[in-house]
Amino acid sequence: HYGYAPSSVGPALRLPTTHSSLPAPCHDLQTSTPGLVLPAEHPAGYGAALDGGPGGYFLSSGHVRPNGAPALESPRIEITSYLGLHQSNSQFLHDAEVEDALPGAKRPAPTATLSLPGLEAYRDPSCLSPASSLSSRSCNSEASSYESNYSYPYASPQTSPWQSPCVSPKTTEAEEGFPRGLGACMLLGSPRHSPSTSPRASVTEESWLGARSSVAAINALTTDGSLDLGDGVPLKARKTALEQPPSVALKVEPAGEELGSPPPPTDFAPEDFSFQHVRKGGFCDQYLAVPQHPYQWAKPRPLSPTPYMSPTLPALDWQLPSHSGPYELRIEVQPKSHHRAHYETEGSRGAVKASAGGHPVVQLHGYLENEPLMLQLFIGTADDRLLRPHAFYQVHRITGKTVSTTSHEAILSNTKVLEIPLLPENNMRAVIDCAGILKLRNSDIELRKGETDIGRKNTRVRLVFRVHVPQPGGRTLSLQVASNPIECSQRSAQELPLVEKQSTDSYPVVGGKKMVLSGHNFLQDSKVIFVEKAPDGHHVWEMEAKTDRDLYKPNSLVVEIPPFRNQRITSPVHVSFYVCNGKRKRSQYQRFTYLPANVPIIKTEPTDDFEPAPTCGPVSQGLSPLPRPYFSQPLTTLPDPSSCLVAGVPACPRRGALMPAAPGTSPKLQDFSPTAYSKAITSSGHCHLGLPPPAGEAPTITPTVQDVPRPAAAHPGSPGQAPPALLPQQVSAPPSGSHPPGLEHSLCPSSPSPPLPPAAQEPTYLQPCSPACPPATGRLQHPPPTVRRDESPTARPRLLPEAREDGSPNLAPIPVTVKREPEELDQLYLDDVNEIIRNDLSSTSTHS
DNA sequence: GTGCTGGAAAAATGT
DNA sequence: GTACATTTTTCCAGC
Repeated sequence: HYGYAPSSVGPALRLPTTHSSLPAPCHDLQTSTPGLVLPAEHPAGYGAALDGGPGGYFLSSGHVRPNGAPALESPRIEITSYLGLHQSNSQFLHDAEVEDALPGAKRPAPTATLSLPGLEAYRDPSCLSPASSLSSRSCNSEASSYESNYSYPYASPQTSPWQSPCVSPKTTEAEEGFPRGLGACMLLGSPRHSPSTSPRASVTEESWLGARSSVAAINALTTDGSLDLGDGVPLKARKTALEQPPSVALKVEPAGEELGSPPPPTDFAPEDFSFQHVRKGGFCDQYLAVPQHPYQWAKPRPLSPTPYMSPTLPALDWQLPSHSGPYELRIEVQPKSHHRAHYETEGSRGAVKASAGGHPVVQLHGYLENEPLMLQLFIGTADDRLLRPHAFYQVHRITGKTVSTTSHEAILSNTKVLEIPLLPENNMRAVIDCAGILKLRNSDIELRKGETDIGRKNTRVRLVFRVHVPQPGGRTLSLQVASNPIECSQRSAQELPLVEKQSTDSYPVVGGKKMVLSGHNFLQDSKVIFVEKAPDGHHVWEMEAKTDRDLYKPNSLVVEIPPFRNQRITSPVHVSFYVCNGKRKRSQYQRFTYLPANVPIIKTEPTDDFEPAPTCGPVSQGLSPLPRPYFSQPLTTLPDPSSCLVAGVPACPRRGALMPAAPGTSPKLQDFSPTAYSKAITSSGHCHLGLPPPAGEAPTITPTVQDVPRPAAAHPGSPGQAPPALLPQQVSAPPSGSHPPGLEHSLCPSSPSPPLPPAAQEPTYLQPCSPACPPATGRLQHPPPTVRRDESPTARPRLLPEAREDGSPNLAPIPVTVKREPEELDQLYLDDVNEIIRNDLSSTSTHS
């Protein structure tokens, strides 16, 4: 149930009946849709005119729907100008066109606003915790966080990214009176808003709330029909029920947003409307079980990721390469490793900065055209799984005199995306001084339907940048690069040790060499623990390294590389180490490689694909965020794009079906390290990976190339097909995946390690293959170090009796102690994954 | 007056 | 079930 309301925009919002640039289908929306409440019909504003008829949908409490169903207060959809321009690489051109078509248009405040439950996307308003303070519930407060989104729903960067007269949040009347209030209260507002925070408190709000007039109505609008329906229902249950589908896009394709008043053409492909998604697979239907609308809208495309984004563009959780051919998207200046994110209840904590002062800088190399492009930025995860939008953090647009880079906010699925223009005149380089980080309450997100991640201690993120480069033939090349990890909590940033650099990353097993660690929060009594982990994450060996306390400094630590437990390894062994400042105060795992003593790395059993490649990065399941590029090596090229295309690759084989063709076969011997992964991929019949490029060279992967002109193209990983949480990685897995969501998760995340240096976005390019060459990594990898609880100071060194890749388990001179990690959850995943691996290996052996 | 910060109290959770 | 330790959120105050 949703209604369309004109809002205070008035006539200006009326949808024109025609527009040269828009497709006819749009007309249906307004003229053929019985249930639609058009602006023109309700110039007065919300609810005001909603009596009976179509307005019923829009309801004010007490209304009855046409079908007799009780009218529920529902989310509103405000329709104003919409040019129907899709996001495309020529967005700017579109803008220009629009401008021409609408001379004099002054970028009036965005009149078109889509207030959908989908806004909840990244925050379920209904989930405000009881403890939330008034401020946290206040519309303004919430608005402050989302203002941009809602205020400029139509402001599409695509049309005119660099300027932003109307981009400034909170300053325009339009925003004041309408979008903000609406966005904040209607969409984000929690049903729990207390009367004291009633929207009516503000004239502005009142203006558009008008008819709905009651707090109840507002609550209902939050989508939450649960307000009424759910009273008495446990909060958690209700929240879950309220969860919305991922595909709900909050923003309508802005093609003409900045245009301003002239009512935008109504012609637009219905499919492009985000609210269509909302309407159907969306929030409302899902949670409120609202009867079908009497009128016929264009069928929502199940897969379209977002209205504003071309359906063919890769979903945000798709892994993309950072470079392809002549193009390379690179982070020239990395962000600081710490940035305290702000809550909605707080004011902004500013833009993410660079460690050396200033701000992060991103540049697209190899692009020689004169057309500006749009750089997208969103907050991604930094754990050991595949890079994907972070559920607990959102990028926050920063504006003000200190910000030189214009930007625009959009929401794709449940992720807020900042769009920043990349201009040829600036060498396609952008200073990211407009991006802050917003922290969403764990309780709000965890209860979201399909959300499997937990927020506690999940405080590391990465800035993820994407750019879509138009290619001849209407195709688009999508590149992506992620920053180093950024710790976003207050406490952690101040107390947890952080290793940013290490002077050595490999050394012979004899050890003894001094290694200098650079970072933060080191203490004189900080300990450095070397750890070798089995593929399943269990610690096979632990050894505390000696530290030189005399040379101690808060930002540097000198340690002596301990001898490896097995002095007879024949090939490099990857281990990890971390700095420990005390119980629960550990740095992320850092990678280190032990080399055979006096023995050149020579042999590798042909069948031992699990053996890590010699120079390859670290091992330990990609646990850590090594500041340096783990994979500076090789990631192979994918000769056959068709099998590894990231986007629009329906043909990609299922991840599950493509488990690494591990020759070795014994699941327990599998090395899930990134290196192993890549090797496995290489051997996979599905993906042919070439030899790794020379060290230092960026990995080459088949970029994502998609046919822009295929609106109907289904996106395998499109949110529209399943809840994000369910298929975060679905990029590579078919919607019909036979694996349970959780498993899916575990299978997909092939990302070796979270924090990847900008230079080596391995995970990124590995990803393209993931669909075809799924590694059994993911959950197999260890949880963040901070999670470990069974730390035992007495057990080191420890050895795992089981054979290791070095093939000389029995040679280990030290007694073995098997250490078990307590993560039952991971074990669950492991069990599932192992089973799959076994099955897979069976088929693989046959194949080989 | 608005942001941006650094601190820290209050709450929520976990051990 | 309680006490204590950690983390997360919310508030404050200063610049």
